[in-house]
Parts: sequence; C-alpha cells; structure tokens
Amino acid sequence: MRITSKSNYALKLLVDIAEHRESGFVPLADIAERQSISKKYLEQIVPMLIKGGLLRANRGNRGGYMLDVSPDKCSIGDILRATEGCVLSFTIDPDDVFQFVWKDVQRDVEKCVDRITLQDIIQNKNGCYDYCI
Amino acid sequence: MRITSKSNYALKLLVDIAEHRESGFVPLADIAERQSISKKYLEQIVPMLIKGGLLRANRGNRGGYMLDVSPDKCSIGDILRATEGCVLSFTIDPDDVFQFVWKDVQRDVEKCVDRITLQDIIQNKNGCYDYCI
DNA sequence: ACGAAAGCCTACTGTTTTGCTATGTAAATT
DNA sequence: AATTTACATAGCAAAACAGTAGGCTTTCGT
Repeated sequence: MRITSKSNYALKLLVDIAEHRESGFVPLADIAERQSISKKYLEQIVPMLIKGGLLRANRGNRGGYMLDVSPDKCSIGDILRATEGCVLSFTIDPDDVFQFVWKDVQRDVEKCVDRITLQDIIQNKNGCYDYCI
Repeated sequence: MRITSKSNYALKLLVDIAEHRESGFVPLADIAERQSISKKYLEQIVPMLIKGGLLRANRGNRGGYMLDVSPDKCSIGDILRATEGCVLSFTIDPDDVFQFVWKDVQRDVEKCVDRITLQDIIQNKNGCYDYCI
C-alpha cells in the first residue's frame, strides 16, 4: 500500500484553506506559494476535491476556494476517496477465493482513516496522536 | 493505497502450504498448478517470504517449501512487509509538516493487518469477519 | 465595457512500479 | 549420474505517478 504525494498535497491545501477561512475565498496562487507546491499541479487536484464535496470554488477576480464541509466533518478517508478514487484498491479477480480478506482489510483501513479529521490535524500539528487507535 | 496481486499470490501460496503441511515440503510446481499461478512468477515472490522469515526451503528431489512460522503467528502484515517492503509506504519528505499524519495512518493500518492471521483466514474461508475491528 | 485576476480543461512527458516471461545455474536426493 | 527441485538475473510491455505546458473561460473591480 502506498500514499501518493497527491494526497499529501490535497491535505496541505485543505488545511491551508481551513486556516484562512475567515478571509473568504482563498486563491490557489497563495496556497501554492505558502505550501511551495506547483500551482499547475494543484489545479489538477482541486477538481477532485470539488467533486468529492470537500471544496467550493469561485471564479474571477477575488475568487478562490473555500471548504464545503466543516473541518471536523472532513476526514483523511474523504481526502483519499477524492484524490485516489477510493481508500484502498486492489487488482484482484472479483471471484477470487481470498477476495474477502482484502475486502476486510479495506473495511478496517477505511475505519482508521475516517477517524482522523482535518480538525484533529489542525489542532494536533505537533502530533498528539489522540485520534489513533 | 493499493494491494498488489503479488501480495494476493503470496497469501494463496502460504495458505496452500499451510494446508499441505502434513505432507512435508511442498514443491512450487504443485502450488502453481493448484492455485493456477505462473510458477516462474512465484519463484520471484518466494525469496521475499523466506527473507521475511515466513518460509523455509529444501532443494533437490522431494524438496519444496514449508512454513517457518505457525499459521497463527503469520499475519497479513507480515506478508505485506515481506512482499511490498512495508505495510504502507509514502514518498513524502521526511521533514514535511504533515508527515506525522501519514505516520499515524501507517501505524493504525499496521495494527489492522497485524490482527489478521493465516489461521484466521484458513478457518474463515467463508468470510466470518471475526477478526475485524 | 474592459482588463486583470482568478479558475477550468486537456494534452504531453519522463520516471517508476507492476506483472509478468525467459534463460540459465546450483544444490540435493535417488 | 540423472533427475528434481530451488535460485539468480535479465528483459519487457503496460500502467501509474508526478509533474509541465498552453490555452480558454468566468467574474470582479473600475
């Protein structure tokens, strides 16, 4: 299993927006600079987060992005589902004898990542691990 | 995150060997045929499992493989660590601000997969999910 | 109405990983 | 010595990853 950089970028972006949510819509250029991520690459990630219901956009001058959920309702699982399609995938024949094993792993992992929210992360930037099993 | 077919093959191989462990060393050719997996591909997977301490080999006539741990001491986590290098990897800068998040996810996921053993899988082939969270 | 500032869309590219196949070598048992 | 097994290494097509690049569209402020 592997976490891609895309998911980490999405996390950075969402936390950045969450932390600047009083100032209205946050432009991507600002995020890209603050987080030192290629703006062009972020532009590809952002539509996934919108489709996933996590972000809302406003175009034009003074536009940008805004959270579409409260930080305590946005989990790592939500981010992964948005950026990677699903939390845990496998290329295994649907009627393989051991499919049930990986399905179970999938379910368990999903529970893990759905337990950690943006809120937790913002509050525990120093790493309190309160949300862990 | 993604489970590769290699891990599923390793699982099949280990379960097969576990189920035939009364008859001594199990030759790879038999496993390959029973599980309909390319023997040549299995030959690449098997050294990883040996290095991981899960398997023991005997060469020559009447040779083959044998479990080097009891089925209740061999977890899905052990298999993943052997075949994929680790349970959950990420290509994220070691001093990234959010490393701790993925480290925590890693730790949680590890707990999930270390809870499921070969024994469980052999006994619950019908999918009882007793070992799940 | 206009221009700048923002987001949106799509194509291309180098690199790495995956999922094998192929060929040959070494060891142990009979 | 012959056979049966495991061991080692190389190669290769397809997919996924991690971006880069260029141009188009919408909206706000003046």
